[in-house]
Order: sequence, then structure tokens, then C-alpha cells
Amino acid sequence: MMHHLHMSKQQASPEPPKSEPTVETGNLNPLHQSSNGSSSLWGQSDLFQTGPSLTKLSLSSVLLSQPPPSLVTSAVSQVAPVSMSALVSAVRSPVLQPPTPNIGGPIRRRISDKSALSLAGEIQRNREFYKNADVRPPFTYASLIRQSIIESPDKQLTLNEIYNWFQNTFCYFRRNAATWKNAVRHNLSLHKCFMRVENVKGAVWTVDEVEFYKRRPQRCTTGGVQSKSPTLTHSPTLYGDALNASLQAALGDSNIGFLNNSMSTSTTTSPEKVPSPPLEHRASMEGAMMHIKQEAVPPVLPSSMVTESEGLVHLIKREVLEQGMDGEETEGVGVEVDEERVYGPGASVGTPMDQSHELEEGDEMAEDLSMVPDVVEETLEA
DNA sequence: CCGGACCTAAACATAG
DNA sequence: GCTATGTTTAGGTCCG
Repeated sequence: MMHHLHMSKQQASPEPPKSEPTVETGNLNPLHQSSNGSSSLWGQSDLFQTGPSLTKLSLSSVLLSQPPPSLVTSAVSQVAPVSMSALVSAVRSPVLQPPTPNIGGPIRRRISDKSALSLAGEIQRNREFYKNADVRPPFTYASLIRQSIIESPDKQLTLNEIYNWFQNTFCYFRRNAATWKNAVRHNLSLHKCFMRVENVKGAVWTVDEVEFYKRRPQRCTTGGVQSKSPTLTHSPTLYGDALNASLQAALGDSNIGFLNNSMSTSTTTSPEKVPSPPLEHRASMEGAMMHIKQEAVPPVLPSSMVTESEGLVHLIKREVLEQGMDGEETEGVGVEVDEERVYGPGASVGTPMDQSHELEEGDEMAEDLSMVPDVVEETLEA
């Protein structure tokens, strides 16, 4: 095992994907074709990561052996006292055994939920790493999809654009296209947080932040689940739990205020368009926000709502179904979603400009996500 | 042990 | 007929 790690340290960038990772957003389908045996590859590849080719394993291992820069540097240096033990162990272990989940097998411990909040930062920090390393990102498909959409200027992407984002952003997704693409489509259809919208450019996918955060809290909220994850632990993302407490304390009202402000700003910036978010809705939103706060991450909900309620013309998801049936699961959700959907069309009030405005705001928020850790760091250091 | 979240695979339907 | 896109279902793993 370790062998691979040591050797081939230099072929670190040897043959990741035969196709140059230098793909530009838009034109890169280098591997698509290779989807031939791809389908099967991933399933196994995920398990054995590189089962067939040791060379690849080497590569991965090597890369893995040196966790994403930010993962180590930021995590270690940043989060000093907080959850030292956890972080330390997390950071150490990786050295001995690759931190990433991809190697050992299909590790489920992926950063999702609130973790997704800082996913932006995570990706930003390690963009190069993920771009060149054949490492499977420790995020769930849902989180990644969301991220891709959020990163887009219009907060909406076509399926193909999402594919491109995956491939552009992660070297790992330049292989086994059939598999992960299927997963992406599956996720888009499965999760309520992803909404298909008929746009000028055809069908595009958008994210319903409210939904996104709503359906995932449980797992993460219930306790430092994520921090346990090897991948999460050392990730800048995991500020979540461990940091949380100290973070909250550290940040104090100032930052919270910031958060609140951000939220209020976003919520207030679009009051016209989104006719006074129903109280119930707000309540739920706040619920979601609570999670966000806990993670010490900037709010994102508002923007989504806005986005959603904005120029979205046709919301073609399971509205009917939700309304008609499943009153249990989607109960609360359903209601809120419906509400939003109601706004959507009616929100036509929102002008294109408004939309772009909001969208930009959303961008900023996405940026904020990436800076959260820094804020934390500074605060803690101070 | 259970239930929920995820992942992967695959069948099917549709539209271009 | 093929491909891309969507939707569903099913089986498994992991985790709290």
C-alpha cells in the first residue's frame, strides 16, 4: 500500500486522465467517449479506486497522501484549539492512509448537508488539486450539483453544463462518465431541491436552497457526525461541529449579526418580488438558517428563494404529485415548496435586472462560503 | 435492528 | 435507430 504512496510520487501528474484536464468550461468531452467500459469502471473503481491500474492507484494514492492543501494547511493551522484532537488525528491519519474516501472504497462519508455550505470554499481552495488529482471529492452528488449550479452566473445550468462543471472541476469525473452522469441525473430527479426549469435555453436546473438545507439537517444537525469523517475532519469544511461551539463564541454577535444581516439583506432585497415570505415559510427558513448559523456559514437561502421565484417560468417538477400525494414526507416541505412555486410564476414581477441582481448576490454568497473558514481562522487566532 | 442518506446500476419513457 | 435527458426502482453501504 504505502508503496504506491512513496513511489510514483512524481508521476503525481502523469496520467491522471489521458485527456488534459485543461478543459474549458464548455468544451470538454474528452472522456465521454471512453464511457465504454466506464459504466462498470466506477462501481468497481470506486471500490478499488484503481483496481485495474496500479499506476492510477499510485497516482491517486500519492495525491491522496497529500490531502488537498487547504485541507491540511487550513484545517490544521486554522483550527488550532478548537477540536484539535479531532483535527489532528484527522490530519495525521491521512498521511498513513489516504484521507480520501475514494481509495478504500465507496466511502459514504461525504460532505454534504451543511457541509455543503463550505463546499464552495473547499473547492475553491483545492480547485487545482481536485482538478488534477484523480481523487474523488468528498462531497455528495447533490452537493456538487448544487455547487455547480450556484457557481453559474445565472444560478442555473443545463444538464450538460453540469456535466462539464464536474469534469472541469474534478479530474475524477473525467472517467466513468456513464456512471457518474447517471448519478447526476438520478440526483437531479430524485432530490426536490433540484428543480427543472424551462428556460430560454431549454431545460435548466436550479437549486432550491430551502429544500436543499431542509432535507439534510437531521443527519448533520444531530451531532458532530461529519467531523468524524476522515475526509471531513481535515477539511476546511468541517468547521461545522467542532468549530461550531467555539466558533459561535468566537464570532460573537458581530458575525452572527453579519449573518443575520446578510440574510436580512437578501430577504429584504427581494421583498418586492417575493411578496413577504409567508410567515410559515419564514419560520421554516429560519429553521434552515439555524443550521446555517450553526455551521457559521453565510446564508444562502434567501438568494435561492429569490432565484427560484425569479425568472423561472415553468416549474416542472413534482408539484402536482407533492400536492396530491405524500403529505407526510413532503408535508412541511410540500407546503413551502408550493408556496415558492406559487411565487415563481407570480414572481414574474421580478424583472430580469432584479434577477441578475439577486444572482450576483448569490454569487457573493458563494464566495462568502469560501471565506468562512478564513474568518474563523482569524477569529480563532485572534 | 431501524431508518435515513447516499451511491450505483439499470430499466423505461421522451424528444430531437 | 441513436443519443441525450429524465424518471423510477432496486439493492447495498454507512451511520446515528
